[in-house]
Amino acid sequence: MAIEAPKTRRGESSRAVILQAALDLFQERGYEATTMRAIAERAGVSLGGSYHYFPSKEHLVLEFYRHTHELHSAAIAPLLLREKDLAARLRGTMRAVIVTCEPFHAVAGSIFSTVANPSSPLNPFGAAAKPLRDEVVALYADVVRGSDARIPADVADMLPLTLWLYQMGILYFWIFDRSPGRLRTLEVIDETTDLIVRLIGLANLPVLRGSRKRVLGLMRSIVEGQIA
Amino acid sequence: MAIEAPKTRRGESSRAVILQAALDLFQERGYEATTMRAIAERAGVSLGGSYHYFPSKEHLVLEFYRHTHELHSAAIAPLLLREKDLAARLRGTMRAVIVTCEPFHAVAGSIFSTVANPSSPLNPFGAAAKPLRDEVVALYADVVRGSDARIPADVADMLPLTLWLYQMGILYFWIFDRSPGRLRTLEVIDETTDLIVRLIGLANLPVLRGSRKRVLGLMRSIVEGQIA
DNA sequence: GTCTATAACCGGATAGAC
DNA sequence: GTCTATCCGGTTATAGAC
Repeated sequence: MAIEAPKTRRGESSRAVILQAALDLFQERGYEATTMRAIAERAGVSLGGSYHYFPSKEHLVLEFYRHTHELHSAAIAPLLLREKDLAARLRGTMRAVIVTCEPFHAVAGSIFSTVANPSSPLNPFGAAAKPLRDEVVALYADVVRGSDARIPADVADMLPLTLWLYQMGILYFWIFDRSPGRLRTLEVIDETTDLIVRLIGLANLPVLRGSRKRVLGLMRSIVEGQIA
Repeated sequence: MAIEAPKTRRGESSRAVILQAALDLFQERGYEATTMRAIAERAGVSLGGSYHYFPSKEHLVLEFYRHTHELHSAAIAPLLLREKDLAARLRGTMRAVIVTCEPFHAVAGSIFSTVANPSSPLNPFGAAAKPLRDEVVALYADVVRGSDARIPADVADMLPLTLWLYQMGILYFWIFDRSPGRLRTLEVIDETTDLIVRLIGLANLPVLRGSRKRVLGLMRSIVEGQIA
């Protein structure tokens, strides 16, 4: 079920070689067009051999995810140190997501659908994905915390998880985006990040107080029931 | 690519028999556990024979969708004639979605993920799904139009499509719902439908006017670019 | 020209020997 | 930890039947 950590020196290297071959081939040909046989061949192991390290083709995708998350995280570190404006932090973070994922655009569709399956071990809402999910949510907590925006405590509580969800929405949009340079997605990011910050500001209005409490209460109850 | 309409009496009946066998087996065993060989066997045709009518296993799912849509549509007809309150219309419509889909709860996960794939012909945002999508959006237009709620024209324009999207969100939540009688989903429906109607009411507030225009403008531009 | 069957192909996954 | 041999199921090619 879980991905086995190799026990020996030789195992470690085989595992790394297989993973690298898979990542390369996914980029070259896409997820579905990459066969396990091709991965094994390029890695110089037998077909059955790869299954010793990765219980399924899907499990190779999880590593792929972690890989891009780490690239993304590194890419935005300077911005998060420098910039204090929330809209700018959020915009920069989202742009970096798109830039980081760009090499995998062709693959992203089939990966997304694989991962959307609730019974897949890779489902972002499931238990197996929790470590990585927590890391990404923590990244968005950092985006919020390091800003000079004044955010009501109840909103700030739910915001990181909401932004993680928002990121998935943007990625799904980006998957469909055929515009040159993915400019459409960048425009949507600019507009939505700005809107999000504006709406957070409006959340303090007395007329909105009631609905805001209800929305947040609903989100909390959903999180407790499903994500935990 | 498209599903061929049978030309003869015999062809029609074969097609219907295959479809019925598939629907039954999906319910009995789930989507993935149902093999094309099993469908063919139960339908009394050869394996290759089924491919004459349905170009792929996925295409059987599209019929499955249409089937549930028709059940749903019929189920809410009396409500839509009788009830004028928007919240009640929406709540009833969403509850009926859940009730209609309940027999397929176990199958829904794998179907959802199949369909989420942007390169799948069944993707709800894609061209092949347009006829059915239009029907569902029209249903929500009816939910809105038949109510006595006073809704700004620009909001009313985008509302049906937004509700169609909202329905997909509820269905995804429902797929994860393990509570007895799917009570959690029903609670979430009650709360969210009420919130939606409330927020529509708030959309007329002068402070929100600017953001509302922007949100709607963004949605329009997305629809024009992607859904058309 | 419309349907149906048989026999294969291909790729993900597994069993079990070494 | 690695291999070979095999299974299983979606899909396709193609020959023939109505």
